[in-house]
Amino acid sequence: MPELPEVETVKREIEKAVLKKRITGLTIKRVEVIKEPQPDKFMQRLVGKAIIEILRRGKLLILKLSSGDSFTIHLKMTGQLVYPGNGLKSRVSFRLSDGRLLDYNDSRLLGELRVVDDYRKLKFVKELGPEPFDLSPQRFVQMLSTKKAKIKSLLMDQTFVCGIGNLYAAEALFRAKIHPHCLACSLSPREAKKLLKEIKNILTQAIRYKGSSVDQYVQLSGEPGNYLKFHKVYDREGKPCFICKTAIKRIVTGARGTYFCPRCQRLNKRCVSKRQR
DNA sequence: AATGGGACCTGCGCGC
DNA sequence: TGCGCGCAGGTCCCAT
Repeated sequence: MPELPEVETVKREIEKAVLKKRITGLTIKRVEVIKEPQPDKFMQRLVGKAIIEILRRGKLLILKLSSGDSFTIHLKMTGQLVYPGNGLKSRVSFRLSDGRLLDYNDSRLLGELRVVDDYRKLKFVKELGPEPFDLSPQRFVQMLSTKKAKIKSLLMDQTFVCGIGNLYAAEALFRAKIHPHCLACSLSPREAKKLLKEIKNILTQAIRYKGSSVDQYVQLSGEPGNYLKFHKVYDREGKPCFICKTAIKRIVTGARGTYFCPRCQRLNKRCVSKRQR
């Protein structure tokens, strides 16, 4: 599941691989992933254009083209970019001016490719919350203070703060020793600051290790990321907590699996009084 | 209004 | 051994 560190990793690698190259052709094998415009127009707006700049906003990858258009790629769950590709399992393959292929793979077809005149006009982008690295502790405390949602759900809400998904939300909460079902507004300023610090720490560390390979994520080379071995709670149900040896628990929050240590991550008193589980 | 939960998608792992 | 069901989660969308 590509979250901020995985998308940032792909962004940095793709810069080295495709920047300043031209797209000389493309093969669309599954039109489902082309969201905008229609596939023939999509193709026309890409072929012959050079990739002049690469950006990331939250989990969205943006390739700026020489035409001025934005080519946006959202990997969702199982999207992969692989270079150089071989076109074998790709949903869309891009032929570049170096003669090589850039493959877009996506086994579950949940990903979204778009060519638009300006990515900043996309509704999804306009509604994105701030990048975690841009947040000050004071601002984060203020943002949490008005929210009654469970902290885990809120961290995954891309309009609140962008780039955090199920895995890093669980890991950050574990490191901050906060129960995922705590109401955001019930966190003390001290807890909120600790949480932001742990979010920044874990995202930084994960980027350094080129992301976590869970499900389908791979680096541009097709190699898995290296961060998985640092995970403390995600996908560790029943295994001992690295701190207290208590078995890691799995609960469901907003239809998503949530892993935490029931001993290290207690509900705070204000949450308990509101009868959150 | 703000929050919660289901639908979408496909491959894989588990249980019978 | 083989098959079929349930689950995985990012985002959208609807219900409450």
